[in-house]
Amino acid sequence: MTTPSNERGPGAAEVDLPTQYQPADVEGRLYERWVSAGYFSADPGRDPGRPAYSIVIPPPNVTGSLHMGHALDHSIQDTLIRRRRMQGYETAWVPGMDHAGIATQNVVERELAKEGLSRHDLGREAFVERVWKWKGESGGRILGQMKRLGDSVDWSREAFTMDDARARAVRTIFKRLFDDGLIHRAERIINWCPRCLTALSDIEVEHAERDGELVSIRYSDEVVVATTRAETMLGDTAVAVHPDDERYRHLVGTEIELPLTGRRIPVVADEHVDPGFGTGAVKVTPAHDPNDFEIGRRHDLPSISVMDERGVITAAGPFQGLDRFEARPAVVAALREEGRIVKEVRPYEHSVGHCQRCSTVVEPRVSLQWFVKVGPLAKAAGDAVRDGRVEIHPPEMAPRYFEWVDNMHDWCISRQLWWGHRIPVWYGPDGETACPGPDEEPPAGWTQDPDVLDTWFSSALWPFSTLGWPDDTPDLKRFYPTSALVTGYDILFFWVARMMMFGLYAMDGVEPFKQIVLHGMVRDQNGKKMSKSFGNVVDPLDWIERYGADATRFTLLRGANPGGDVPVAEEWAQGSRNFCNKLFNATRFALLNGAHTRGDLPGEITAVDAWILSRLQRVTGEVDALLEGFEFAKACETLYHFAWDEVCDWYVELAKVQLGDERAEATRRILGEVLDKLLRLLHPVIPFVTEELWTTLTGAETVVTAPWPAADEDLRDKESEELVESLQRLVTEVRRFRSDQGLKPGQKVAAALEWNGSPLAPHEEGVRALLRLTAPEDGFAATASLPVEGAVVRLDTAGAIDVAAERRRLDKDLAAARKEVEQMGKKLGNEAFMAKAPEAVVAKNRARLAQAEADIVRLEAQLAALPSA
RNA sequence: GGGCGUGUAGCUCAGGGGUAGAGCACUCGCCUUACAAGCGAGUGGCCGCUGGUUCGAAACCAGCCACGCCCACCA
Repeated sequence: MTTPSNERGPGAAEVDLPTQYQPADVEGRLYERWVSAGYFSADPGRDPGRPAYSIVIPPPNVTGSLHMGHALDHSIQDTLIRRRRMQGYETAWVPGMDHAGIATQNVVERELAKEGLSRHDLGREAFVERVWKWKGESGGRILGQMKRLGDSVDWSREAFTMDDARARAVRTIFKRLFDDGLIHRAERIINWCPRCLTALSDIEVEHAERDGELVSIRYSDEVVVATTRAETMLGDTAVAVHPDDERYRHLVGTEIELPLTGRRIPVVADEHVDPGFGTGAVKVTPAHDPNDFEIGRRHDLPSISVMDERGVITAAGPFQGLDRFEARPAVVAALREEGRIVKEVRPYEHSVGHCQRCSTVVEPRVSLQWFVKVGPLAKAAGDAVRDGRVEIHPPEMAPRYFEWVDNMHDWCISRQLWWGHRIPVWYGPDGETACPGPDEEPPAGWTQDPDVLDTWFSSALWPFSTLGWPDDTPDLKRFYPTSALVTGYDILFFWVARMMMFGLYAMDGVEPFKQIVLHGMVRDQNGKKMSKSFGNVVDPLDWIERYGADATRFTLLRGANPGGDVPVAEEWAQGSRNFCNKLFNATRFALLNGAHTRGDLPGEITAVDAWILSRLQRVTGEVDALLEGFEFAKACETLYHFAWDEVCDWYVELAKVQLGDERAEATRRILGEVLDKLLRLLHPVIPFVTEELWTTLTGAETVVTAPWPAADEDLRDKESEELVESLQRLVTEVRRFRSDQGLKPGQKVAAALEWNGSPLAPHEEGVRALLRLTAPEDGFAATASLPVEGAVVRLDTAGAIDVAAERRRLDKDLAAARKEVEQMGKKLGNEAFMAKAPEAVVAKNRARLAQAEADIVRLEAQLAALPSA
């Protein structure tokens, strides 16, 4: 580690800080202190006059560890929570995890498979015990990651979707829905995964375009049907045509013989059939197709299942025992042999449903399952957003939400799995059904339904089950409805809409959250999705270890435009790390020079001081508004530029001069003030480094509960802002000259400054320091003369300057300025423009013209001042 | 088929009727005593294409081209 410089200004404090910020040295220590101090603990009874702000965390699945998407999600929530905490709200951020039924069961089954075991080898009880063990290990890992990220969650409220309290909530709402007739059991065609061996809800099926073959089969002389799933014809129980289709009208009501089976099936007329598609005749397999199932219902057709739960053909005959994908070509071959195949099979791209968890092709299957009747629940969920009681951010996401809640099908909630909440329904010896309440015993001798609930069922209760529901707890009173729900847009349907349904239902119409904040997915630097197969996955812990939690958070939030995906890259994390280091060093400099935050702001300050204070107020207001509107990327950008480009590059540099004279004391206070507020504004985003620096700077206990800065309009000072902008232009112009002339940045150059009454005159010392200009001494001979900002800078470059290079440069700038004058002149001379353009625009263009004209004067003067070659 | 959205610097993205922006990358020069994880100065864009509206269009409108995501009972 580099030793800090011993160079100190008068009044310097004893400071022992390394020259590079080392996150690993402070983050763990700070987090522990925060927790033990109880800063994150919510108390519903404390100061009831204060407003409350609550967020329940989207519970990570216990399937593994947190990825970048979680890190983004948590960073956003922590930023919201920390800002509110600083604003004085009673904040509750409730942590927890999700048992993730099918996903976790699959993970543990894979583990077992490595040992050559299946879950059936263990038996249900032992298997579930095994999953609990997995949950313990995986869950511990996740909690550890949350601490590393700096999540300011209230650990005393940690919940799990399958712990006792949440189990009771599940039992309670199930019972209520059951008694209200909103949960029922029915035999229907559902999505079935032949590998997971369970039913799936509609949204657990992912559709993807796949190449298939459309086979046309001649069922009779007059009837040709087309199918991509020839094997299902074994279960056909009708052929359907459109009722108005003249070609087939005479056949409706007749029977034809189904090839390969010898069965006779009827021709029925059904509106569903599109007479324009193919031949206009369609095979009907009620047991294996959702549409056909409905046609079958309408026409009272038998349903013949030809496959078992694993997708193996069970229909008696030559295909029995074949897998469905083997049976397909076999059936086509058999039909071809019989001369039933019309022409050739046609390549055909069509959408195929896959199991979300294992990618197996889903098989529609008729079975007895439990359903939630969503009609009234979905209506309420839609209305809450329509009414404006719940806001969706960004609003462009709302149509998606409506599209789904307004067209929702009944929700299949039973799963043929072992890991999950067991369905609280018991069956009697004679098939009676009972749903006892959570505190009631089922009748003796009855048996419980073997299935478990869809994992999203318990997730849907999360905003109130975590707060103690069904009991009327102080938490529930104080923190429900929650303030914001922060999650990726990918689970808008899975989770958000269902929380809305159950929240409104269970809490008598009170919405589960006021604002829905949707963020995008984390992607790589090419905008590609992170996936193991691409090898572009970044582990948040890796970044935290190498760059720090703050840098990781800053990288994510800096990319988080509303609703947009968030690309991240190694170099950007480095940039964020560099930014934290910049803050560290700026504060280190300030401390070495005695900056402090004691007492009122000095009454006598320079224009430079007034400028930075004015800018600070503006930035404070901007950042506050941006965070209020969930504009994390812009808030980060604003702070980044203020801190780096204004505070560090200009104020600190100019302050160096002030610290060396009678203005030192005032400057120390201003420096302290700027850093104090800046660090507070940054704290919600980068909590660790700001805590470390702020507590050192102020001597206060923590920034976690320090008041959130408010913009002070009295400190706004337009005049000083303009003055410093002028100073910046002057300095930049001379730097440009130095650079173009090949003068080394550190090289001292003697110069004479003629201010000609410029308001910048009092800042000569600062200008000289920034430009490394020394006072003219004996023998001073200006070799270059730069008229700029109303002043003239005469430089002794200790040798001839490259006149040709300078002339080229000035000519180029001059040409640009002249073009500008021409354009502006044309514009301002345009009658239509003058008549119609708004006052402000005209004024702006006049200012542009004036500036360009001034530039021409300046450049011509500079050219004239050039020594002749 | 329906819905939403995108096309701006080499890359990732802001912006949005009135001077084209940022980060990173790139070029040149610097260990200028807070910081080389740094400093200074630069290079780089017919803002997807074609029309229209307008005094003025990268922005608004129409059409086209190319992408992306979501939904859907596409035999």
